[in-house]
Amino acid sequence: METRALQVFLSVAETLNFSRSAEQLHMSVSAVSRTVGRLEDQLGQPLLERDRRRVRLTGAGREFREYARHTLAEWQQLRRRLGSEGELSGEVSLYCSVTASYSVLAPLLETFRIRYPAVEIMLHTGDQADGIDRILNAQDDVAVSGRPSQLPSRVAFLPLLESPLRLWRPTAECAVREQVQSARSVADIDWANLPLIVPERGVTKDLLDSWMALHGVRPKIYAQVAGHEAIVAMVGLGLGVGVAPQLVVEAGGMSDRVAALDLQEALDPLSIGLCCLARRLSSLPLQAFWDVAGQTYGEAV
Amino acid sequence: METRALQVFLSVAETLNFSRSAEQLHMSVSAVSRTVGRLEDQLGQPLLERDRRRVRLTGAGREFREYARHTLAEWQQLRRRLGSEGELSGEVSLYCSVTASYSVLAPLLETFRIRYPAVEIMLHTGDQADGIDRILNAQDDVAVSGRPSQLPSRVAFLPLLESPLRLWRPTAECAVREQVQSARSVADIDWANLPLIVPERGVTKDLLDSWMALHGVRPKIYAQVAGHEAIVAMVGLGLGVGVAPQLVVEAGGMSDRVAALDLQEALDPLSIGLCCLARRLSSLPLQAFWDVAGQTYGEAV
DNA sequence: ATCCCGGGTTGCGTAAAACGCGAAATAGTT
DNA sequence: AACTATTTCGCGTTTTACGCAACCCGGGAT
Repeated sequence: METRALQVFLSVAETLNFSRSAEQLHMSVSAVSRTVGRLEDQLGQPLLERDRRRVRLTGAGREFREYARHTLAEWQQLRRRLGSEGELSGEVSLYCSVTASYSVLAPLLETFRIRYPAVEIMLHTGDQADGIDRILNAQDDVAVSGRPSQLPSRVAFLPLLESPLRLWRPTAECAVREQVQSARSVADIDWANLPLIVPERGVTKDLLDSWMALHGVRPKIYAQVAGHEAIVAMVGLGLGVGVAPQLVVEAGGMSDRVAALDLQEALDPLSIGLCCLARRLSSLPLQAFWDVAGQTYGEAV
Repeated sequence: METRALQVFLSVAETLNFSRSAEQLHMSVSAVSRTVGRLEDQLGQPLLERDRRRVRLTGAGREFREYARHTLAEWQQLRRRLGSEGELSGEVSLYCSVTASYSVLAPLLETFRIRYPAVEIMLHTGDQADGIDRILNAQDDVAVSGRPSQLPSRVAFLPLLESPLRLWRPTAECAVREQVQSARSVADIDWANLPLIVPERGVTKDLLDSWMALHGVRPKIYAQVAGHEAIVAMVGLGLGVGVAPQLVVEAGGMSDRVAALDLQEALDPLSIGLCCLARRLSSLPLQAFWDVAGQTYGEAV
């Protein structure tokens, strides 16, 4: 018998509805059904009475619910005890962009290091767009990433902050600047002749693509680049107009070499947060990191 | 976290020796090692301090041991409560030989039916030699079988009783009887000309084979037969000498048609008991059956 | 020194468990 | 009658656990 099954059962015992619990637990209805079925099998008694119309607890179900609550509470308690006892050990492998390591991660790591000095942190940086893949391939435990439009079901996402996604132009005097300086709307821009610098892939690319589709923009792509920082750098050099989250511009050393285009039609903001494989959250060091992140960024965003 | 892991940990915490625990738990050393490793991973702390020479509990290990004992005790308690509460439901599928269904199973089933009337019993009979296979293929939950010389690691065996394995001859007047009637030792018998009736396969065959090898017997096989009952029947008809557990002869209707050969060199007795897939013992109905069997046959044999 | 030996860990291939999807079954609803 | 809501079941796929065997590492014994 495992704690996960207890959680599932408790959820169903509360909602009395398999579908609703499935949603709430981020799993399929059939998985919920079978998890409960397995429990009933092991215990040799039905815990829930299903009659196609309503679900009710049986006597054994009520008794088991008490047991489950109790056991689960003790488990959580143990974890808290061991977790707060300080000497949490193990390692957490992180992946994020260079910018994120400064801006998002720095305050978080500061707190974490103090609270859990014995947990080793392994930090890998690279294109933010690779974050989700590295999580899925279990190359790293946690990644800082923009929230993809659709999250694979087995990764958990903890939103930390939002940053507006904007188009940026060079501030230095150059042809590109002239082309867009006075634009206030997509319609003011001659997209066919404007060199555009876009991300190769990733959430930012997706958001940009759908924005362009929405407003009928058929751009001339000057370059596809991996990494927001590189995009901003290229814009700063006057090579074209590029897309990047505001956070990256502010955090980098380029904020005086680029300026945002101030268009009516704003892009959807990027929701930036932590991702990890949901099942890995059962690891205490990882969960500690997750909690610290939540607290650092005010829990609810 | 699952109860199995708690059991494993408790065992290691007690023996302070992975190998010994592995044996005791019927699993491989590596499985034990990894189970403990997983726990440590989830809890973010080492529970056992291994230094190639001895194993000791860490502080967290001691604390966790308390938790594990406590949790496991409550789990057992819940199961007992639900189990003894009477209305245990489910089904148990049994496999055994015809003889075993009379002799071994009858008293056991009697008790079980009274105690757990809601559990359905499905009984299948056939050659006892197939028992282990049917368990391994999950065709049945429990089988009555002789204990094989080496038990597959994932099946559990509960010894119930022993029965001497003997050679049997016809009592009616016939050539075969003359050949062996006065034999008191293997050496007295002209094996090359004695028609021998042996099991096709299974534990009995193995025991017989090793016995014959040990005493240098090179028999003339008259027939290979599936099922002890059939062997006894053939012997009773005067077709030859056969091997079977005493229990089968006593329980069948042939006890006056056959007689045991009284040789100095006895065969190893057959240890008869229940087998099932170890993991299935987590099912409460099955465990109830297992317990009843143990009690019926005096727990320790 | 060198070679085994006891004892735990690790890589790899395989077997079992769990899952998600979609079909089926069955009431209640429009 | 068609439609919706809800649970279970069969099937193919993914994930997890296991056993085997190789390996690593200290401690004697030769």
